[in-house]
Amino acid sequence: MKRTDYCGTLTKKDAGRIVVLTGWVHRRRDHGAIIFIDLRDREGIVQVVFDCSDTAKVGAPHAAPSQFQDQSHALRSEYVIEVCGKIAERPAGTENQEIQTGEIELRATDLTILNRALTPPFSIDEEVEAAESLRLQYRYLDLRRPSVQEKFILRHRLSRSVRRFMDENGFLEIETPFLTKSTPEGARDFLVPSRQNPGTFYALPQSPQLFKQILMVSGFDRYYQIVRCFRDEDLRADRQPEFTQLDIEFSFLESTDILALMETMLSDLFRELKKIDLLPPFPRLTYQEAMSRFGTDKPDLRFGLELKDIADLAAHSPFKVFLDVIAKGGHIKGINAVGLAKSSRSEIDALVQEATTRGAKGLAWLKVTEQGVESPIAKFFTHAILNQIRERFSAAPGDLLLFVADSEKVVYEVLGGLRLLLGQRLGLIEKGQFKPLWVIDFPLLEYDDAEKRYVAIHHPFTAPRDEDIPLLDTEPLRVRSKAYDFVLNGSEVGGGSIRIHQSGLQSQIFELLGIQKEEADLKFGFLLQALQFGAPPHGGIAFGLDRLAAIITCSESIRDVIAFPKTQKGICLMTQAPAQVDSKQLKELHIRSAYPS
RNA sequence: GGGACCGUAGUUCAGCUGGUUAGAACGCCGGCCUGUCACGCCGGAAGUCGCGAGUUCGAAUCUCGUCGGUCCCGCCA
Repeated sequence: MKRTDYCGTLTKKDAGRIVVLTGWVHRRRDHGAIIFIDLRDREGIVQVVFDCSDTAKVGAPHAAPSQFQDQSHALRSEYVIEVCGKIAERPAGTENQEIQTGEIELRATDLTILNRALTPPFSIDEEVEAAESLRLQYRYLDLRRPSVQEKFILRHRLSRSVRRFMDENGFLEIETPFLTKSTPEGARDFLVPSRQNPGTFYALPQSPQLFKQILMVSGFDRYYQIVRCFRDEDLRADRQPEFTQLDIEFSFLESTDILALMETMLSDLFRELKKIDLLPPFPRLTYQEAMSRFGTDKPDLRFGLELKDIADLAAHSPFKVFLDVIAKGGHIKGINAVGLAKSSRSEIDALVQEATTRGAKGLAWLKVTEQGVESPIAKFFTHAILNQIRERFSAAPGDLLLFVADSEKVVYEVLGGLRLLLGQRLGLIEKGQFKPLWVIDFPLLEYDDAEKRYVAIHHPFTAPRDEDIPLLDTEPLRVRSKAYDFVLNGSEVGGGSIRIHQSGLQSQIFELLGIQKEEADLKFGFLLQALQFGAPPHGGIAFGLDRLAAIITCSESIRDVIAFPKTQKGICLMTQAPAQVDSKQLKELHIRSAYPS
């Protein structure tokens, strides 16, 4: 016998058919002479009825009635079974509206137990109740849960749609090596010792960055790949040591072209997968604007609470804290915590605490009430100025204004963080909402105080904007790049840039980054050389597919859309990787562990 | 490297101002039950209170350390 149908696909139309189903025992309801089993497979659940008196009449082909009864009685959760029987409409009044197949049931005439199962450590149920560590240890059981499978099915459809879109737009899927070379800059590499070349190491790619640029030099014109990337850094809810990128590179296009093409792809995806219209063009914010309005380069546009500058108003007060900051060229900005004027002193203290842990020296507050304002700093301001402050925040009675005066960096960090916190706390984030945007015109470089040198904000192959190239020699920090980030619901989901395709400019950037010519030649001489052999103007983008899948499936963590994720310590709770290896293996690799064992 | 939270039957949790034999629900095991669908009813088993040390006459409860999990900062071009 062979399976004829998936459980979840059966409907009234199948009534009368003799079918063979296979699956897992989801739940059993044993009434003695009649036993109900909910049988589950990937497509859903169907009720199977073992009516033992009925079987006695019909006569089971392979099992004597008593054996049939014994067998069905012995069924337990998660047993794997094969049942044969006739699909029938349920008796009037016993239909179950809750499930897809609730109008019919399988009247079993034959049962084979394909495998028994231990009692699972947690129930294979819709509601998440087991601790995540237990779910990860028994990931195969967790992955049986319909709500979990749904996420992976959606992720599959996401990849499939992406592949179709890329294909339709002339992109070629080309694989690049996993065993490659460690390059300076960027994240810590995972290293792989070479057995054949003692003392040398491959590195797992942080991204196929250099290879995809080389493929452009090769003339493939449009490349893409859904590819695993590896970064040996600490984990977060949205960061795993291995993750999947949709990696894209193209020749002879400007950034506006790729942004438009990607908008089409993304809006197609959301229409297909979520039946949601994300209409292009998406908002485009310059880095400067994103920072000054939201205090971050990845703003969550699902709610307002924008930052407002009050330095001009603060300048009219004798409040020394504000005046000092202004004198030092710092910023004074605020945010309207809508409706929080009713906050108690301790609730406000908690906000102050939040601000100071983010680096602020203090947090000034001002309650707007029916009577006027209430604030420790109100005495420093005239009525007229207070009114202007209220107007600037469109503050109504009942609102609480919060101010930070500090360096630009601190002000953005603190208020950007508070804005997110308040957005969540005030319930301003509506579920099922998707707010995409592009952030453009990133600075090319920033200064690393610790290393005392410039570092690339995006990566060292990012092209500066043409009109800013002269500033490379005079004011490098003012140079803007041709980089762009795709941000969705406050999460950095994609990023890319137009690359440098002239070796001269590339060398100049390396020099600025403090990478010596010898080092550059050693580490990525192959790229510099390739750029001299007719490299076309090119650029690209990469999307974090796990992050995109997590957002689309409304998941808290990318672990929910990765079949076998690792814990925050980088451990796989199912396999217990990483683990010690045989000393013989180490010897072959010319490796000795410095870790005391 | 740092901060915060969590760890008690198989599971989810209660118990925590120190004091009889550590409880509940679900699950599990046995029995009864012909229309249930989170079936119901009766009965039963089930615990190194993460681990170690300390304080105490006495620790699940207090203290310190440690292990594990989660969130965050640093880190992640």
